[in-house]
Amino acid sequence: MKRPGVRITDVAALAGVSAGTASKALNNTGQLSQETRSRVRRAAAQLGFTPDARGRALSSGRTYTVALLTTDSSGRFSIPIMRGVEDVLSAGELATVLCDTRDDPLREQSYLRTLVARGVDGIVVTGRRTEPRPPIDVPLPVVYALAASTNPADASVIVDDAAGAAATITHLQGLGCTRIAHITGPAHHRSAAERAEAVAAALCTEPLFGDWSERWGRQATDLVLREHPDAITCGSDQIARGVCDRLRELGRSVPDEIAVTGYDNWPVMALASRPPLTTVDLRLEDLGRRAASLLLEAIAGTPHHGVLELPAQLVTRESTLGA
Amino acid sequence: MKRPGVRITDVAALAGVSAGTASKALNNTGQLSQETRSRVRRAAAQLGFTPDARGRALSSGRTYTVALLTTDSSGRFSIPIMRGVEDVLSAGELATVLCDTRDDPLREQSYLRTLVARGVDGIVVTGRRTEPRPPIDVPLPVVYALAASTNPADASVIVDDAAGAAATITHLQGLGCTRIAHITGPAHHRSAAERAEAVAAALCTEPLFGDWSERWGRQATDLVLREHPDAITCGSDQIARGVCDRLRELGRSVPDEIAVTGYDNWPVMALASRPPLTTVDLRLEDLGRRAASLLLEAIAGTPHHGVLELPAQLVTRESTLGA
DNA sequence: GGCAATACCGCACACGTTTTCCGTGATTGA
DNA sequence: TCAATCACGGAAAACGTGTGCGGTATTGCC
Repeated sequence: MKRPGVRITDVAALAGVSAGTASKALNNTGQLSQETRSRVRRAAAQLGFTPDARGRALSSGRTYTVALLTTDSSGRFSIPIMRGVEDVLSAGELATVLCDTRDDPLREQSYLRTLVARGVDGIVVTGRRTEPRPPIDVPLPVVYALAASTNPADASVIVDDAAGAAATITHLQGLGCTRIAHITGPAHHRSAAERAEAVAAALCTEPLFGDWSERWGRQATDLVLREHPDAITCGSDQIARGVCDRLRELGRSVPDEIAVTGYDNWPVMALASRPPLTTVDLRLEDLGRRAASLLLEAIAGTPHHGVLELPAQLVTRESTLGA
Repeated sequence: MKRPGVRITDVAALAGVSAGTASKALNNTGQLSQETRSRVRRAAAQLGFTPDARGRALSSGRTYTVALLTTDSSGRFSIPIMRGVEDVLSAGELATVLCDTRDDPLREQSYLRTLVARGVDGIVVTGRRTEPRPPIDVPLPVVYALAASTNPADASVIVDDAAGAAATITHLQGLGCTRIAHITGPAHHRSAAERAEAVAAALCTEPLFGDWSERWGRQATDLVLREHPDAITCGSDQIARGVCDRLRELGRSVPDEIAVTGYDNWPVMALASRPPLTTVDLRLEDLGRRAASLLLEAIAGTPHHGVLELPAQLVTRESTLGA
């Protein structure tokens, strides 16, 4: 794939037309005869012509690039989202650049400056946590994913955490469980609070708040066992894995004696757990796809407003269903 | 931060010079009086001027963008590498775009086309595995990270896996261990084979090949215990975690009876393990930094050739040291 | 005071594409 | 048959910046 720098003028010359005409033929614009269009197309294909993005960007204003601005340095959430975003955008011949702010406001500002200077067509903003975040101030289309903007006029796409948590409860109750405990992360984390609220609303039970670790899952297990539960729903897969480990150590069978559910469907946790976890998949790729679609529409001139809640999906495995 | 589209002509007008002169002043080129330079700089600062990357790219040929091409969809390896790359490049005002090929050759080709069309200044190629990979065919500076190019004339930066594995052995021997077993992943994985070879060279012992899972770690533990080892080195943190779990189930104390080491220093495994794992950190950020430096030099016109092996670092934790 | 050298800056073009405007030839309707 | 309309394609400007070359003013030197 040598790049002899074939320009649109070369294509035009081969097709026997002017550069402007060649451009119109390749972009389906202007009024040209069908015969001319296909002749130019053939010439372009023959020469292996790929339009230079620099010239195109300068001329058309559009740069066919969108940025994914994330604070999630681990990539745990931003990678699946990015994959969804790319799915939609690459179909439209757009490129995606990933900018990791590492939770540093200065770095974020710096990124925004260069993104605007580069003339990206739009930005998807996402984060590690689900708490609403202050909007970014750029004269560009923006869509917030996972963490909504605090400005309700902005477009945001988030996961319906309450429904996800409720789904685990419904699932467990359908299995005949009646005494269901809830162990989750810090109360001041929105994701923990929202899931716990949904659980409490269904069960009238008191959630146990802690942190997101396996260790906390193990500790909390000892606490909730006093209530003789027949199921434990957890705010994350890490906690659930800790719960399973502790229950096994105590000789309590999962799911026969006690069913366990996680949250997030993080493969390294949910699948490595013994037994594998019934959990809630956040559908992050869907989230990314939806965010990208909204962004495309905003770029096209019809922006959306408000937050859109996408459903999560219950994934059942052996921690509630037996082997 | 409104963007009233301040162009270099605006800066030039405010400073009372021509656009060309303003450009030279801001880029430290041409011959200008110090007074003029600072006057232009003041004007630029006052107007909040940021040069438009599109025009700059078209004019200078350079786009001040490099791409990180990865096959590692999980982000487990590519994210730390990207962080290191960004560290170096953002200092030079370069942007990094992440392209995830998802191990699909077609997608890789498609990415390469658009990258060349966009005129990126260079490419860092990385992967999920350490096996050498076929080089990409682009008329651009390229550096391979983690997985070397099969073409020795290309520039590659990789981790010295053999030395990393040897370091665990030295560490264990220093602790007085003499009967050391080795459990690792598939023999046809270069990372497993290379580490196993280093271990075998030091111990004259037979490694156990399997897969990278915790389950295999648990299974293999039962096998190696017949040899009454006083230490087990593992080819990955996941395997090591499985080993620890199994040993605890069997009532064997780690590290008092048997010391255990992992490999990779993957936080969710190495820290969540009971006890936390002594392991080998791949220094992926260093890898990224080094790759970026080499790329910058190649872009500047002095390309390097051959593979550069960077040392890994032993991280000691309780799985070998006691509490 | 005149000449040459030097420092300094402006002019104009280049980069590759898109896009607006306009001209030409053909077609249709009266 | 003439005029009005339409389809088609070309010429040139525009996007914003970088840069080579030449011109001017200033300085230095004799």
